[in-house]
Amino acid sequence: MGRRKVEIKRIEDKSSRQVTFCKRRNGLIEKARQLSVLCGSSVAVLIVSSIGKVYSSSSGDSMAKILKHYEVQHADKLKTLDLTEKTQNYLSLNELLETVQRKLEAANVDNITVQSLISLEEQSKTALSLTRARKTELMMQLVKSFQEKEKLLRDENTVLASQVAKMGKEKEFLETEDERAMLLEYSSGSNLRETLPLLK
Amino acid sequence: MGRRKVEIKRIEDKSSRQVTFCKRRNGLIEKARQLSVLCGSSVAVLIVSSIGKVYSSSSGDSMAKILKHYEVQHADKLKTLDLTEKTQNYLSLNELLETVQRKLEAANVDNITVQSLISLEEQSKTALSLTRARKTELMMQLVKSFQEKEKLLRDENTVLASQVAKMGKEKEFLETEDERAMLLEYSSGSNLRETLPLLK
DNA sequence: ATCTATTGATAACC
DNA sequence: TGGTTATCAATAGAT
Repeated sequence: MGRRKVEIKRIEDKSSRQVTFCKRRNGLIEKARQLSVLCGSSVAVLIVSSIGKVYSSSSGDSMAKILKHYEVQHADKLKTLDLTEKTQNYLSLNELLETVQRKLEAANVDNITVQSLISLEEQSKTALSLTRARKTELMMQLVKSFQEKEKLLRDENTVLASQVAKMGKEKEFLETEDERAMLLEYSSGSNLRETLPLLK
Repeated sequence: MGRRKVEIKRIEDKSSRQVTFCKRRNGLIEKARQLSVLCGSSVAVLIVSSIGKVYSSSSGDSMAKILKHYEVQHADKLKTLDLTEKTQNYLSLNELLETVQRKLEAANVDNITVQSLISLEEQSKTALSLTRARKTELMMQLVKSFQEKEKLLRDENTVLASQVAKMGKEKEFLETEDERAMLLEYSSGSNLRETLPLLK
């Protein structure tokens, strides 16, 4: 539906890909809005551009509500994943318990006295408690370090994004200047620069 | 784009609304696919029909990844929620423990028998074990989500950094061109052609 | 951004 | 539902 038919495959020319992205993105969001209005439904569209920028739209209902609907409907699939995860967690817990058990078995069980068993029980309780505390501590540290890492990455990201935006504007300005220079030369009759555009 | 123009407002006739919903839903998903392929982007579409049925499609990347992207981009707003969620998890742990405690207290401790104490011990051991497993599970999930977030942010960062590098080079090139253009302007006149070879 | 020739989506009909 | 066709809408290419 344009001057000519286009194959649905990645557009190689960067500039026309960008133009098409912008046009079709708007078109898609408008179509989503229309579907929502015409049929009384809710539609969410999430688009991640090739450089990672996210565009989203929601019509008929808030994005949060639509996402919730989706999550509820797909809870079944997520349950399976949860189970895998759970099993893994239980395994590591079991490993911990087995270690304690091995220590208990190492104790000579031939000379049993109630008193010595009480002592053993206390020892392993302490060991288990320490292990658990250490585990929790390590996990909390991990979470904390992740939070810090996330903040750093986010800051870096913001800086880079503003860099890209700024340089984009500068580039546009310089290109305009460049075109003026070319016009100048063409009008002077020289064809020296004719090959230069190919370098772009 | 049919036998006649239609206003974009709710279709009152139920049957034709259903037909339109089906056709336009498919159309929207196809458009999303095309955008994804043509422009190398990822697109997710979530549709909730008026009766609550959820239709979804994802192209270019998995639904989970696209949703994650969306969440990451909106994380600033959600950070407060994250904390709330965390607090809620801890609260529910406390609630669990309190429940166990209440059950223990509820047992009449005036008529104590060894058998009943053993039973109580088993019950609380089970509850404790479940609580611990749940705690570990939640922390592992937290860590996992952080790892995913980190990866996404890192990827985005890499793309942005390469963008900056590339644009830097382009800018350099264009600036050089610009300087040349200036030289040209200064020397414009009868000796224009003579100076051109020097610029090569 | 804006303009059109053209293709593509779809409303009505079956 | 699923297919056909006349018509309108989206958009590719150009400016």
